[in-house]
Amino acid sequence: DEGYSHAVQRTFVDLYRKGLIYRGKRMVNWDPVALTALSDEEVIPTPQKSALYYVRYELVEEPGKYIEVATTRPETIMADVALAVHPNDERYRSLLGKKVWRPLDRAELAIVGDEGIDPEFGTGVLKVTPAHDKVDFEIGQRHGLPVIDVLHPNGTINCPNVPELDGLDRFVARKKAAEMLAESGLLAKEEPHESTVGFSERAGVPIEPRLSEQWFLKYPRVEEARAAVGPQSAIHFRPERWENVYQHWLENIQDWCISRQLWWGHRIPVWYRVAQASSLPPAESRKLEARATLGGAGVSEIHVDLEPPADPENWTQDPDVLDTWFSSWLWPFETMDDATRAKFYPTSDLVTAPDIIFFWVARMIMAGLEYTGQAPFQDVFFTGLIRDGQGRKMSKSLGNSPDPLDLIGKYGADGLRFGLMRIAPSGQDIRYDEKQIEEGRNFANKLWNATRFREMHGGETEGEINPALLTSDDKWILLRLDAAIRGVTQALEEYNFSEAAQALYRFFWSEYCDWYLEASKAALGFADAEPPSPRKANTLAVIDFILGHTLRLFHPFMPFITEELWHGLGFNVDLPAAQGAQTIQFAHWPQPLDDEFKKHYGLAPNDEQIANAKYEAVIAGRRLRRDFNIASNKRVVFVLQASSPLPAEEAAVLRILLNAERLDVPSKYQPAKGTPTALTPLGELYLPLEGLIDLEAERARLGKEIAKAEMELTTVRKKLANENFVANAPAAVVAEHRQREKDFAERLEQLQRMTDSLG
RNA sequence: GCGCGAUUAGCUCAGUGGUAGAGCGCUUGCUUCACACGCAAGAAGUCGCAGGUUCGAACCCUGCAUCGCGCACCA
Repeated sequence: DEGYSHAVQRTFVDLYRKGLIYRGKRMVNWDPVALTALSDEEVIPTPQKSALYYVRYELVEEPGKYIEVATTRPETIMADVALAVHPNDERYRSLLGKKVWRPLDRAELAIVGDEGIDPEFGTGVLKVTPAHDKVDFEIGQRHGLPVIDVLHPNGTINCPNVPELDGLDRFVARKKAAEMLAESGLLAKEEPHESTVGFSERAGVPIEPRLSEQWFLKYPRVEEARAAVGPQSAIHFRPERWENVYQHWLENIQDWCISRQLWWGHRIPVWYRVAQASSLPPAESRKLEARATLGGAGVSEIHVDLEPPADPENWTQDPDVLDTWFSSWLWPFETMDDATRAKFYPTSDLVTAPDIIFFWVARMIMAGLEYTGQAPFQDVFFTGLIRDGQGRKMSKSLGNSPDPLDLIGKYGADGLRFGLMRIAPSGQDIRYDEKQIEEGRNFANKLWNATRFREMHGGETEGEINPALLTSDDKWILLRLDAAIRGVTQALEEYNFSEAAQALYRFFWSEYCDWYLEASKAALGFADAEPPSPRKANTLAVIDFILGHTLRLFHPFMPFITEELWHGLGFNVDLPAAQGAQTIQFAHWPQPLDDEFKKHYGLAPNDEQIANAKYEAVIAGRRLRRDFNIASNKRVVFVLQASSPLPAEEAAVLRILLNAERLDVPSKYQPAKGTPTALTPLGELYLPLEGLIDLEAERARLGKEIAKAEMELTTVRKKLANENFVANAPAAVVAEHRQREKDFAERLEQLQRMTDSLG
């Protein structure tokens, strides 16, 4: 994008003029395969098994006497310019100021004392190779030592004085050098060694520390950037703990090597005047050649600007490009024109992964402060990384990331999206399993089918709900919807996306489909007759209300299917429940059902308990059925000895949910001996089986249950007997225990009765 | 070496002081007219180990172990 590219170059020129960008010959991380410099952040420290070679250096002053030096890199011996020991190391103090022979490319080397040497490591003697190690370079600087570079940029040996090694790859040369030393008796020993080697993120090979002419940036606004992130500051990290990582990096920040010897990227806006323009290689030739020319004595003048110099024939542009993050750090504001920026900058949320806190997040904050005077965003939400089944980070080079398009083909875009949302805990890495995407697909299917159920009962959407016709099930699901709206909204506000998805999943599948839709079949089934019953119409109106809200709640998680269903149900036309949005994208986020609504429709917490009591009775009945091995398709009759009168419509729902042929609710019932019973909140529920039960097995089953109930009762009573508990625990908790005690006691009593009734 | 995280059902993970949860997998029954990508009922966990605080700990504190991540060092 031309505008963005322009902004990147403008930033470079600006920072150069501020003195923050400079060119210099420094130790950089060199990638010998990609042939480019890298930033510190692009180097991955990786533990490697290697060998530690103990090499003998002969003393010049005392022929036949040797000093042993431990090194992992014998192939760079030709680049040694000194040996170093700790000045206080008694073993070597007498050697300070003396000289040794360099064993390859024989030459005299000084022995110097340097505080940086660890006497404990190896033999306590370090070979100083300033061209090929960062620490050695610094030691070389301290002692005014020369620099000898024996590596070509591509990692092969550059040392014509040692023809056996010259031109060999660095790792081949390592072995060869060790052999040569061994042959001449200068290799004392070789032992296994483990050390951490920096690998190039780009090419996956060990980087070479290399002295190279590059562009560097001294970061702007470091202190302000540190102050900008924190609980009391403009920017909040979620989870908060990543703030420490960010702070720690900024505390120890080093200048950023921003030039890259790559073909693709934003070109550095710098031109050099060259003494003989004709000597420059053609533009399409290798960058390294161009750089070699520029690095020579030919450069006499530098031009840093957005525009090339007025007389371009005597100038040539720097062939290098900028690190990709040098453009990315401008993202929050340079993607917008002035009008958009006035409206949307600073942005609210950045969603990213914690592995690019340094690369991107920190740098965006610094750029934002430098160029807009403001923090570029308010909240940074860190997702977890998705790892593969073996816990490895997904990466292109490993090839362990699934192709989203394949997954969409198999499970649908919404299935993929919802499956991922449901398992993404905030800030915790997640192990990927395709099963989880399958669950998303299954849920999409459930949503589709549940809506289809509604569509089968008439094409027209219904109007207002009539409060007078609401059943306990209707009221129950409306109250559950209210809880779902509140729960989902709060979870989203707290950035708990998986919790929001989970709450919705539970509401729709476990509450709406498993209970309400099943219960609604009673009312919908009543109405085969013409004209349609008012109760059926009202049930459909409740369903429309629920779906109108549910689809909107699901829309951020499953945009495609919810839009399709929105139109399928006719919500885009006009319906009070849906507020008549043409597309669900523009529909309002559902609001919790307020007090006025609840008053109008007569919803009270007590309504939930009525329905819950019924559902508990259903569960008890189903369990009876199961306990006595009655196949699901077997038609059975249940008898309810109701503790208080049960309205016919409640009984109808109960019958349907129990999947019973018939439900009798006699005013008085005398069960036959051995009739299975369950105590339910609605009264005693019987399953008359007429001699089908194995009495012995049933006695054993009941015996087990009695033992279990007794144990639970004992536990609760023990707790209630504890005076400290009763005195100190919150009243609600104590009351809960009292209730539990009552429940267990009742259950025990019931089980005893059942045992007795077996005869 | 310093720091951060994790350790809960066979698996992947929620849970944060008051009777252990979900999905998958497993067992059993079911083609019941929205859905077998489904319905129903189950089995399954000394919440890593050891101390401590508390009437009460998976949850708070201390130590340890194991795994993972980051930073520093690595001749």
